[in-house]
Amino acid sequence: MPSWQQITYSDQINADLTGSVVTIGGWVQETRNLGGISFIQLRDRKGIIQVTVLKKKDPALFKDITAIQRESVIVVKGVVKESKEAKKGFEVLPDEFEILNAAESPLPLGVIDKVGADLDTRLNNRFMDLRKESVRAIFRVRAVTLEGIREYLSDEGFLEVSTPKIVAAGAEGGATLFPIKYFDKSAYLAQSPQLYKQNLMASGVDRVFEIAPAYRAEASDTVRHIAEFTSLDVELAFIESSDDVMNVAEGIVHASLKHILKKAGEELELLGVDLPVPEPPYPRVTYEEAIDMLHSNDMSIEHGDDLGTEGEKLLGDIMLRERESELYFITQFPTSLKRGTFYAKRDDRNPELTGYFDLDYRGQEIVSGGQREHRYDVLVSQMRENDMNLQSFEFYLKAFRFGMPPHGGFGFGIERYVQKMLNLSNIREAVLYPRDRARLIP
RNA sequence: GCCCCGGUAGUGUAGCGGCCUAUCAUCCGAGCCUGUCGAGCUCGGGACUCGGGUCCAAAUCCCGACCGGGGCGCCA
Repeated sequence: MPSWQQITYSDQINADLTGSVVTIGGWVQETRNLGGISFIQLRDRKGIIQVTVLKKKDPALFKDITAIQRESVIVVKGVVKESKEAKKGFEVLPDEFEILNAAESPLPLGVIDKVGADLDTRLNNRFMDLRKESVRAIFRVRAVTLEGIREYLSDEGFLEVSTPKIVAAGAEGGATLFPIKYFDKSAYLAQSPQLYKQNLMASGVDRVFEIAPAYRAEASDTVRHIAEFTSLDVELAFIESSDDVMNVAEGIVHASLKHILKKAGEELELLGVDLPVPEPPYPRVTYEEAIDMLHSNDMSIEHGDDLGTEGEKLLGDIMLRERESELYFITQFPTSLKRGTFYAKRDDRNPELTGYFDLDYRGQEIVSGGQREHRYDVLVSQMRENDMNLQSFEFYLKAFRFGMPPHGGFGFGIERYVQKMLNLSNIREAVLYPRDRARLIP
């Protein structure tokens, strides 16, 4: 058998290769044995190529090759032949083949079976699930999304950084932390790079972003929560208001959607997704306006209430119907709802309001952020409001005493973004190996 | 953390006190078939999550455990 370098991908087989000998390799997706002739659909990374075997040509080879269990990995050496019956227009007539790794039977999950499989079954057998083109397409879209985001932020002068995922203290109240043993100390998995990216604002690197896992030990068992997710965190300094922060969030979404359309058109088609790319600026409704809109749509909600999941979803419907927008900001969240977010800057003229915003995509929050409080004294007093132990945040606070510019930023949930973009019913579809309250394997 | 719902062949399901020796599809095996591509035809194979209980009788009702699904709260 030839070396791997000589293996031809299914999509490289064309008229130029007609009559020549090629070696193809992949997974036996299906064998159709008609008695005297048999068709094997061999799947590789690029697609399917048909291997056609004639019994009378080589009875022994016919017997052996048609007996291969589906999903086994084989290499086949044979002659390319044009064929109007084959789907690709070409097929390979084998001279020899080798089973590199036979698949057991039954399969834990059918790759092309005409019956569905529960997400749980699929995730338990993710490697097999990923043999489906449509499942792999999700992760290609995800990769292209990140590529678009990196390209945009890099062009905008943001430096990609990495901050520790093993930390001594948590950033945000509310979200729970995973405790871990760290040599002879106790530590946590980082729920957010918040404190570090703010710290970096005092470093002279005034625009940073990070794409990294974030860990939340929330007992949230929903289709949009996982314990380990990919967070895009952005922070920028010398801003005048939260508007400057929103502009970046908006720019990321717009640029990445355009990038996906350009680079992942086939994947979108395969997934049956028609992806609109709304032009900025995206509508910005204040929290107060949002409450009024919900109120006039017969939802019982009062000013000061959290929008809640119901309110978020309903607002998504309203925004689509009335403003034809699936992406929109909810701005100026009241301080009462952001009190735990001790680092949020409040309006100096009206301390009951913050500049904090959410960016919602089809009724779901995917981004949350705003301008931070950069004045040491104010920050300390807001931390005291939250009964925080200032000593344990000294590394964070210190930076605010030695030249901290005004700044702001946000956290952007990558999987939620991909989920909404592709209309995936569960966020776990957008994670190769999801971690949630119950799932630790695989 | 709270509230609902569910666990039947490898996979996905029907059945929800006796007609169950459990349905259908897919899948697997044997056979026929030289152009299949949701191949077709014949024959065969394979399952009631576990532990208690109720009852003459339990896949079916009750309790518990384990596993899963959905929603809320919270959040990205």
